[in-house]
Formats: sequence, C-alpha cells, structure tokens
Amino acid sequence: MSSEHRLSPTSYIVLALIGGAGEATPYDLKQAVAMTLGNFWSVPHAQIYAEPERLAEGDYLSERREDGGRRRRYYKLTEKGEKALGDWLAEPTGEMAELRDPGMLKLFFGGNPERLASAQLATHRQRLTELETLAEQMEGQPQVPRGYLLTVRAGLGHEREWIRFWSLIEQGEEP
Amino acid sequence: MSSEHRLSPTSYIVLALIGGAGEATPYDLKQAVAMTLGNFWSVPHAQIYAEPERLAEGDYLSERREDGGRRRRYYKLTEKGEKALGDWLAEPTGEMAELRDPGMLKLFFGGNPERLASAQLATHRQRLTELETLAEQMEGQPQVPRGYLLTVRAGLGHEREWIRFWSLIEQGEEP
DNA sequence: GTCCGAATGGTCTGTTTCGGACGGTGTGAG
DNA sequence: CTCACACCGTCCGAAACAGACCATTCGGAC
Repeated sequence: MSSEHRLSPTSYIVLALIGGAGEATPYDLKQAVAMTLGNFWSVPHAQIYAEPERLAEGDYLSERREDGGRRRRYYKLTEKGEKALGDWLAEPTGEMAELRDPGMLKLFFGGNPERLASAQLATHRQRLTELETLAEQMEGQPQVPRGYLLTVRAGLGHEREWIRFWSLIEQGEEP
Repeated sequence: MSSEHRLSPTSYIVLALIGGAGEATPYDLKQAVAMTLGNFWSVPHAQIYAEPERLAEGDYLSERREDGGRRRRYYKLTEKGEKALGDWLAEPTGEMAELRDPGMLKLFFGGNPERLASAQLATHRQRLTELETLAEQMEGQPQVPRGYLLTVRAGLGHEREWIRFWSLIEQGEEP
C-alpha cells in the first residue's frame, strides 16, 4: 500500500501548502507557489500536478475527485502526511544552499567582467525593485506569515549583495 | 553527422574546461570541477562522463581513445567547439541566478527561526572559513585566473550576507 | 440567447538530470 | 607475489523538466 518514497524538497512544499490550505487542488498549489514561494524557489507546474499523485500513493495525502466538469482532484493531508510535515519543520537543517548563477559561470571562465556586470546589474536592480515593492505591500498587512516576510527580507539582502559585487566589477575595482 | 543539440550550462562547463586544458579525459574534468567550479556550481560526475560524449556527437569535440588498459577517452575542441565556446563567453548574460536554500524553505513554512538560524550559521561560518583560506592561498600565486579569483570573492560576499541575515534572526531582531 | 475569446484547470511526451551502485585497472607496501 | 586501495569508467532507474496540448468555464458583445 504505502511503498516507500523518498521525500524531496518539492514533496515538502506540496505537503506544507496543502497543510496550510486544509484541502487543495493542484491548481490551487500552482497559484500559491506563483504568488509566494516562486520568489525564491521555482517549481515547474508539471511537477505540481505529478507530486501530489506520488504523495497520495505513499499515503501522505488523501484524494477526492470531483465527478462532473473539471474533475478536479482535491487533496488533504493524512495523518502520515501531517507527521512527515511536522517532523520536517521541527528538524532544523544545516544543509547548504545551492546557487546556480550563469553570470558567475561566465565570469569564472573568463568572460568580460565589465560587460557581464552591466547585464547582471540590470536584472538584479529590477529584481530588487520588485522585492522592495513586495516588502512594502506586506508592511501594510499585519497578517502576513512571519516566514514569508523573513524570506523576502533575505531576498532583499542577497540582491543588494549581488548589486554591490557587480557594481565594483563594473567600476573596475577589486571586489 | 552533427545533429543539433541544445547546449546547456553543463555543456559549456565541459567545453571551457577542455578548452583550458587542450586535451582532457572526463576524469581530468571531474578533478578540475572538484577543485575549482565545485565551489559554486555542482555537476554530478555521471554528467561529466555523459556530456563529452554528447558533445562529440555534435562535433563540438573530437575523441581519441586509448587502446590498452583503461581505454581512456581524450577529448579536444573542434573548430565548431571553439566557436561555440567563444560565442558563449563573448555574450554577456542577464539571466538570473537560481538559489535553492533548504533553510529558507523551512523558514518560509514556519520552521523555528532561532533553531534554524543556529544550524545555518554553523555551516555558513564553516564555509566562509574555507573560502577565506582559499582566497589567501590565491593571493600568493599571481597566475591564478582572474575569473577564479573573482568568483571566490563573490562567494565570500554571499557567505557574509547569509551570516549577517541568520545572525539577526538568531538574536531575535528584525532583519 | 449565443458566440467568441480569455482565463482556468489538467494531462502527456520526450529528454535530461541525478544519485548511487558497481565493475574493471593499475600500483606500491609488505 | 598479492592484496588493498586508489584510480577510472559505466550503467541504471527514478525524478525533474520544458513545453505543447486538450478540455471546461465564464463573461461580455451582439
């Protein structure tokens, strides 16, 4: 019945989102990801439909399917799911972040630093602005979950660091 | 003969490393990655054996195989490969970095911030020390490629930013 | 009403990626 | 000589992924 699956970060994202919503369809998850998590962790939508299915197989979720029309699938945490999620959240992690930065790659292999810098600065500045807007909007609404707020702030910090770094490069200074 | 493949970041890593070495076996690449690039971009070793094969099929690399013993494969850039590499390096990129940080994920979903912070601080501090050592060693040797130096410095900056962020969290302050 | 287009909701397919197990080959210490 | 260990390479199954495609609903123009 419950063959043993290994739970990936994506699995926990799905579990956590469904846990938060009570009951949700994959589409709801897709929306939720786009509005929040998507800011710092991408999950392709095909994944978001496939993962709940896998999780249901492993008894982490229970599934209820609409009869007519869209035949939506609604998912809920099972007890096993609740437990898995709770355990994961309770366990802090020292695991390292992984950073994949195409700009760094070119820099590493000898791409022209100044030209790279100006391209990178453009996108990082834009991103910073977006995040700043987001952060401001959140100030207004006090019921924003603390975790969300903190991750946005973390994002701000990183964008600023990137901008600092590339600015120095652009100026031809040693960073 | 030269069916059209799409070149991924991994492809360019392989091309660039082989370009730098003149001629190399996949194992050489594996070593090279481990010593340098691995600091900020992971490439699973199975990839490192598979990719040159694909690239050779696309005429980006030429292959020469040892007769006896290990039957090592030696790869070299073809003209097409040189061109592809040159073009890639010359073209700056505005593409965004992708950051996948398991700690952030837990923070986002409501994991205990202080406990997370102390676990994360431990690994980031360790990483910072490693990078500092690396950077110092490089100061001595003036023939270290500039790109390598710069990416290590970028890494230092990010580690410091992470430490700043998590320290604030640990202290219970608003970051 | 009814027709159209947009937004919604879901599925499928062909490739890549990835981790990890496993299997040969050389070599030097005893 | 031979055993242990480092070196070097291959293979496999499970996921991840991009992105095309299909079906349903809804809201407004007419």
